[in-house]
Amino acid sequence: MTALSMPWNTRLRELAKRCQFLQALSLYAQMLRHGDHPNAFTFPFALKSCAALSLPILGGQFHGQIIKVGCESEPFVQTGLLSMYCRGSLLGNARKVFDEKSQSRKLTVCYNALISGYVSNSKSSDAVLLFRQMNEEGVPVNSVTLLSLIPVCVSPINLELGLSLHCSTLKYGLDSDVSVVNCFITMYMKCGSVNHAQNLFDEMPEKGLISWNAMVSGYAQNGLATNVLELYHNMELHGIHPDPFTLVGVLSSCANLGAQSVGREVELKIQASGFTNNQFLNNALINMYARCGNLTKAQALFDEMPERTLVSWTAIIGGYGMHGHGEIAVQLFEDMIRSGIVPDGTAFVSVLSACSHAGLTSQGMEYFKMMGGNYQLEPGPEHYSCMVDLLGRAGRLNEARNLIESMAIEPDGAVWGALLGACKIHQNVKLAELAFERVVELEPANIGYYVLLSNIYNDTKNSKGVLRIRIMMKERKLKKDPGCSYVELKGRVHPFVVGDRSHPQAEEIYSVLEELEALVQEFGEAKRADREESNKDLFAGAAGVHSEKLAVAFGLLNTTAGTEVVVIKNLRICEDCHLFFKIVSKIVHRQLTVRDATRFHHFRNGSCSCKDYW
DNA sequence: GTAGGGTTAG
Repeated sequence: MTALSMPWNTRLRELAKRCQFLQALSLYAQMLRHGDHPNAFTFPFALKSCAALSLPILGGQFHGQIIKVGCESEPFVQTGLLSMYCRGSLLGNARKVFDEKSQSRKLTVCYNALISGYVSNSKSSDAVLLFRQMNEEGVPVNSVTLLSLIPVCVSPINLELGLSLHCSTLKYGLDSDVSVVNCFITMYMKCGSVNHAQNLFDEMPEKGLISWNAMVSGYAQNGLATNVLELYHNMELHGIHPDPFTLVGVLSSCANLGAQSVGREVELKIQASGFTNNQFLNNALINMYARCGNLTKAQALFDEMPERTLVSWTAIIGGYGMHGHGEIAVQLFEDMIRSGIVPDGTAFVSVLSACSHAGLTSQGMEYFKMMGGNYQLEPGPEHYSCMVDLLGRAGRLNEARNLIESMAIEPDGAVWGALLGACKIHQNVKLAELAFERVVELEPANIGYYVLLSNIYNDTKNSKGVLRIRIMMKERKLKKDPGCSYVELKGRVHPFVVGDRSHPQAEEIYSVLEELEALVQEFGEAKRADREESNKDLFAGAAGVHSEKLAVAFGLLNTTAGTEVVVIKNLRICEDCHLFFKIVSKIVHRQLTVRDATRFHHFRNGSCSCKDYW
């Protein structure tokens, strides 16, 4: 209040504005030592610093001083207290501050502070209740209210509320607020309503960078990688400069598409824009190179990083695991722990799957025990499916089954699917039938499992079984999944689906494929002899034309001798294609690499790098 | 002179 305290407040405000919260707090202490008194203009900044540094205990002491000074009913002080308690997860204290406030003086900002506090502490139902109360009391709703509340609606369960919020924007006059629209775009994307999001975006008269980013990330999260690249290209045409948020989404899509040369362009862009120290971008780059099969580059980037986070380690460990370098993945996991980084559930998924791919059974079992034993991590279905895979591949089928039956949580389709896959390797029909029964309950439309069991029947010369599955599929009207394969060539991604003739080179591609098929047939006669006709006509699809075969034919057609052809497939490659690639790699003397849902298969001179399943 | 909010990687 005194003239003397003025400069303190000004300096405090400046520090808080620059996010130098520690310095702000020490200035506050300095002020007290100096004998000057804080006032209603001091506390908001002191409280904000406590909130930012998560120091609710210190904030509570400030609360005491606020009462002593007698400015607890100042709106700015009150909202400061609310947000400080919310940030420190002391929601009870926040509610007390809120309820003590006289009805007449409750402002929109107070509601907003508490609503956002509830949301960020995962108390969404309390947030919704408070929002209802706000409406009943006639307190004006503004854009910040919506921005806090919309993220509650990101799960399809709350989409109803999201839709009603969206409808009410017109009433509040907030339908043209760019931030609000951005938030709705994100909401629709997270609910999987890509079309809704797209319409909103298209109709925006003024799009901000965040609007573009919301679309890029949304497409990426929904697996629409080609849309991401298209949008990124569009941004360039519109003269919009991407920021790290944009580039992370683009890199993640490059990783999914195996579009290494587009990813390389993004890397150059990162360097040109001065984003090289961005942790998110560096992790996304490592992930992209690792998933595109360039482990050398991924490792080099990892080594150069000034600071490696858990995400960086997980990306590189997963990269080695995918390629079957289990020993390196395990070594890296050990290095990570030694460097003091505490693994989370995702890190365990990457090391467990690396172990299962490389046949490191006992090592994987030890890691699984470590989760609960050393890190208090509850294994999820994704960890169990790794373990079932691990035990199953090692032929320990009964242990795998017992593990599933001991699960405290409900097993999902992937868990039973892993058991079914293991039964295929070890030809255990009885257990396969059990696993199949469970898995089709959980994922009745996933055709892969029907194919797997039918192949088991076929391997064991059980033509009745094959017929039974065929009838079952017909009854359920299941068609062969149109799996998509991609080949990246000269910075462009070329997608192929079964029976697709839309590619400009379609005629040439099909004639190359025909030649290859004829050669393969000649070469593989002996190997094919034991496959029964009944199975052939069921799964051969459009005369054996699978998307990955089209992609390989395209790749061979457009590259020169000596170049490796890399195909990305979004599902597991089928047995037929596996055999096809083996033989083609021998006939044309080229290395073919196919990445399917979980791993890389390197085909060279008639053999494949992976030793299981086929 | 002051407060409340949205988009990101494994």
